[in-house]
Amino acid sequence: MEENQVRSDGPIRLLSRRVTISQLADSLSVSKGTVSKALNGYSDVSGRTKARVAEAARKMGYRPLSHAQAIRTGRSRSIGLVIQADEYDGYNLFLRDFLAGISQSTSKMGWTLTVASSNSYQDFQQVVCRMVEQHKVDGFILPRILVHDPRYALLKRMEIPSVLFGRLWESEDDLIADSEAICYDIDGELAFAEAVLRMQKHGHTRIGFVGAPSEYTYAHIRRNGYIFGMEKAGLEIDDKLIVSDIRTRKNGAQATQWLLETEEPPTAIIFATDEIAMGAYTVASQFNLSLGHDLSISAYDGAAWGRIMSPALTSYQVDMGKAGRRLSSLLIGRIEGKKLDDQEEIAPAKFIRGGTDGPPALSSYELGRKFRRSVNGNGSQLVRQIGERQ
Amino acid sequence: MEENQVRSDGPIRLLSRRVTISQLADSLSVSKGTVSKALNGYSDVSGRTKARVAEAARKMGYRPLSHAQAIRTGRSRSIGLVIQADEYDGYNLFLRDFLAGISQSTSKMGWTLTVASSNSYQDFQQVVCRMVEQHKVDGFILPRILVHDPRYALLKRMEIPSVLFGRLWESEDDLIADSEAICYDIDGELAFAEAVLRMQKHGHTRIGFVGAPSEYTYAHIRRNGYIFGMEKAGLEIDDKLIVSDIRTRKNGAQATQWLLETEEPPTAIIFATDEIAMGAYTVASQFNLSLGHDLSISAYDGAAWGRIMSPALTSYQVDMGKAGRRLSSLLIGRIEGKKLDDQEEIAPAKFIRGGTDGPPALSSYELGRKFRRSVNGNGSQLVRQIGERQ
DNA sequence: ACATTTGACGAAACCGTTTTCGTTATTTAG
DNA sequence: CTAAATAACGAAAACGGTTTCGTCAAATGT
Repeated sequence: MEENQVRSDGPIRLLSRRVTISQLADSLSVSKGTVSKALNGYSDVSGRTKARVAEAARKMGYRPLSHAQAIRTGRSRSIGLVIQADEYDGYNLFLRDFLAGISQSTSKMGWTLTVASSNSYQDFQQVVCRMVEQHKVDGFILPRILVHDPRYALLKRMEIPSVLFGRLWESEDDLIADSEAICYDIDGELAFAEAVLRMQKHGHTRIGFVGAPSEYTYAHIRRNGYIFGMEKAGLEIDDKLIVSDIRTRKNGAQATQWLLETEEPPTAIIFATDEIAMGAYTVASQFNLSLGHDLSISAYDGAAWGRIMSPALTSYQVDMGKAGRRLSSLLIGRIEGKKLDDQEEIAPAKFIRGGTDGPPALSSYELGRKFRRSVNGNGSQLVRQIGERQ
Repeated sequence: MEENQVRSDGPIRLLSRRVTISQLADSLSVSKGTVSKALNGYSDVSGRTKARVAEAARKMGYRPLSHAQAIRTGRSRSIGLVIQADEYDGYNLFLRDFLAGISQSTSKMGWTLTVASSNSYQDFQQVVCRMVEQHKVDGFILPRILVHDPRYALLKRMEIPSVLFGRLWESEDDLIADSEAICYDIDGELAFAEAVLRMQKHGHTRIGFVGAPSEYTYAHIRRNGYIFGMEKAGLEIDDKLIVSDIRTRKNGAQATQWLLETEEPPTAIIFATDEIAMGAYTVASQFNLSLGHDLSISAYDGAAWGRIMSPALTSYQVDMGKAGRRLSSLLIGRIEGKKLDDQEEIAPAKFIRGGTDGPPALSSYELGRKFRRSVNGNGSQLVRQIGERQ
């Protein structure tokens, strides 16, 4: 290989010197301008020369110094990710896989990933401005898209390329048709529709839904998936079976309890996220309900710790590594001005079979009775602490 | 302020142009060379001029373009973190806080954080070489230090600055006195000694320890802390109460079971990590032991999900944000050639009170009996699956 | 008082690229 | 056959800094 390598047994072995464009030009007896133009696909260099240059560059292991390019072109061949330290992030999901995916893909293309962090939107603005002003990055990956995402709005106004992990959303019913936005997302709609149908196949007819905070677009998408699934299953959509804006395990437990307290409680509940679904474990152990029998649940995210619960959480897993790879690839393409066939790329989630769903052991009526009995037996301690719905 | 800001209501507002060193020089009627020298503290520029330049630079908001500096100096004002995608990382602990800490600190100093990933040590080598060759970074932060860490060895041989999150370790008993290595670490030794003493205060006399994979230096450090604590508590150190090289929850459960199977089982067990300690929950629920009563446990890491277990896991929390901030600060100092008063910085862990430790409800003998009875009652299914020790 | 050092600065080279602008030789058009 | 267009390249000017020299005045030494 032409790559220069560091032998693991070498002594103090310094790096072999980079090869510069001048050296490459000299070795070919052409000017460095020609080499540069050849490598960058200018039209005023002959095909034969282009080939010679490309060949020699490969052979000598020439890699342009991105700093030198940046100073002239203003492009640093680097993409940015600013992680939001202020945002609630219960159990630090997936960040590592996501980063690994991004950096893997970027480095394969000879690009770099620079990460920054912000504590607020104000902070985000400052961070972005500084990075762009200093030409540290050429574009950004925006994770966890909000309904009216100020980050995307800002970048768009500043004409800085970006790609979204998630989709834009305007109203309850319409996806924004922002013709410029490039998105990658997981098909939450499909996953939640499937989850409903799976529950129906088990024999459930009362199926509840606990949704995520409505500031996130995915909350709406997943809710829509649930609705769509219910319609497809021919089941009645009962507002009393739907709770929204739940984020933590604790609130997930509240929501679960609310649903179980209703007149005709659901025998199956679908949670928008794994973390929320943890609340069902709390409630189940508190009131002696058997998950997967008395109450079936399924969730979404496929977090590792979902599988160490007992029973293991039935969920849908998203491949964060792939998401990272695709997003950086899309972003780099966008920056380099490539035309892409599709502005929006949707990948399916992977079903993770756990032990928390199954045929209902009890009817809705029986479940309600068992729950109420357990509440009374348990003392009303938990109930009081949780408070009234709405 | 002289910072230029983007008004959130502005229309298509482009960035105001950077101010260059030439503009700054012109405005002062000096040469750009002088400005550069003034800003970089050269001795051949007068104090008066230095002050004038500094003042004007502040006023005009001048920030040198790091790319332009890099091309001449070879320094990019960027630090690198390569995350190991191959490494087992059960539940994605802390990465976000760590990154936030690092980037916060680096950006405050006008530096940048570049992250890459590798799938193996070979890969690490390549990644490092490429980044250094291209002057993408000036140094690295190395997390999760191994006993004979090849990453540190490599960087040292290549004469690339690095700081370690963790300490070097040579043999069972000695810390390496590598006078060049700069470390930041949490005082695991202290935490584990404390944990032992805390158990003793509860009234425990048989206290077990389940250690982490011995490839990590922290495994040895924590084990030493346990040993030290036992000595200080005046308790007998019994090899049968010590298990090592445990990584996952599953193996943590095995280890717990081994300890409970011994002649004179421990009534308290101290686990090297939260994740391993999860195994005790498995065993406890499997064999109907009450954590915090029948069996007391405590662990280390302070993971968020430890607090959602019931009972909540007693643990020691490490402040990853601070670790990141200190490490990047140390690294940048090292790169800039600052003398530091200490090569090694050790911060204490913070005790997290949970519900898994308390006075022993049973004597060692009684616990052993209860456990064995439960095993038999449970059928030997789990026992068989777990297999023989060693 | 004169030679020599020192202090403080400017001019210009340099870092490794990209890009503009000539300049030729070769086609093409008329 | 000549004029104009084109193709293919080199020379050199950017880009925004840093660093090496050289220069000249002032300070110092004798």
